[in-house]
Amino acid sequence: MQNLSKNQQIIFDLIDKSPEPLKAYTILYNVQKKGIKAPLQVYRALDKLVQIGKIHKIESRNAFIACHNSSCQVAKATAFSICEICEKVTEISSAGLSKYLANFKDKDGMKYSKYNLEFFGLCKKCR
Amino acid sequence: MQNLSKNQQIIFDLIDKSPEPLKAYTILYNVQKKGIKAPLQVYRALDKLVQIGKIHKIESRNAFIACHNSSCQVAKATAFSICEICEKVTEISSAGLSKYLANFKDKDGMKYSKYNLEFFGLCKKCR
DNA sequence: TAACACTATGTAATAATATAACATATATTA
DNA sequence: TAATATATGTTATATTATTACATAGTGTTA
Repeated sequence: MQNLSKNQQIIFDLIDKSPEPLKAYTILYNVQKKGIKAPLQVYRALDKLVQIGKIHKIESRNAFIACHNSSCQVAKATAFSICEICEKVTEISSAGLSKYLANFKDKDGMKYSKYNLEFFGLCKKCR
Repeated sequence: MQNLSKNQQIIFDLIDKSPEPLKAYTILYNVQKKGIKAPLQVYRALDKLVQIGKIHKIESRNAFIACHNSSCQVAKATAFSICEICEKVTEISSAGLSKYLANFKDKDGMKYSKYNLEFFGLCKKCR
C-alpha cells in the first residue's frame, strides 16, 4: 500500500470524487490547471492506479472509476453494472459472484487468475 | 436469421476464417482489395454483425471474433478467456456459467439482460 | 555519500481507434 | 409505385492511446 506520486494523487482524487466514470481526455482537461498538460501524463498515472487497484477501467466505455470495494486491492477481479440509457456504472461486490468466478473452470479445467465482467441493463431510474 | 449484405458478408468471412480476433483497421487493410476503402464501411458492418450476434467484440482488446456458440444468436451474453502472453482468445460456452450470470441479481435485486465477461490467465501453451 | 536501480515526470510527435455529416443506392413492404 | 428502412460511398475529423527521448526524484546499499 504505497503512497501515490503527485500526478497519481491528483488524478486519483479527481476520479474518486466523480460520480461517474471519467475518460482519459476528460481527466486531462480537468487537471491542466494543476500542471498536467499531456495525455501521456494522464495515461501513465491511470496505468499505475489500475495496476495497484485504486481504480478500474470500464473496458466497454474506455472510462475509469475509483474502486470502492475494499476487497480488491489488486485489479484482478472486477464486476460492474452499466445502464444502457444513462450510462450509470456501479461496481458490484458480491461474495457469491466473486467466489463463483474465481472458482470457474473452463472445459479444459483451466482456472483464471483475473476477470472483468460487465453487466448491461437499465438502472432503477431508467426502467 | 437474415442474409448479410455484401460488405457484411465480406467482413464476416474474413473474421470467421481468422484464428485470432481481428482489429477494425486490420480488417480494413485486408478487404481493401474487395473495394471496402474506408473505416466507416468496416465499422458499420461490424456494428451490424455484433448486433445480430454473428461476431463479438473483445472489449479489452478492441478486436472482433466470430461467434462459434450456436446458442448466442444475439449479442447479449458473452464470455471469453484471454491469454495474457499470446493473446489467444477463446469463447467460453458453459451452460452453468451462462445460467449463473443470467440469473444473477445485484444487491438491489436487479437482473441484467446482457453481460460481457473476460477471463484473463495463461493458456495451456504459455503456462 | 557516491553509485546504482527504480520510478516518476515533461514534452513533442504520431499512431490507432472511432464517429459525424452528407450524398446516393438498394431492398422491403404497404 | 410510393414509402420506408437499410446499406453504401466518401471526406473530414474526433477520440483514444503510444513511441521516443530527455530529465528528475526516491530509495537502496556499498
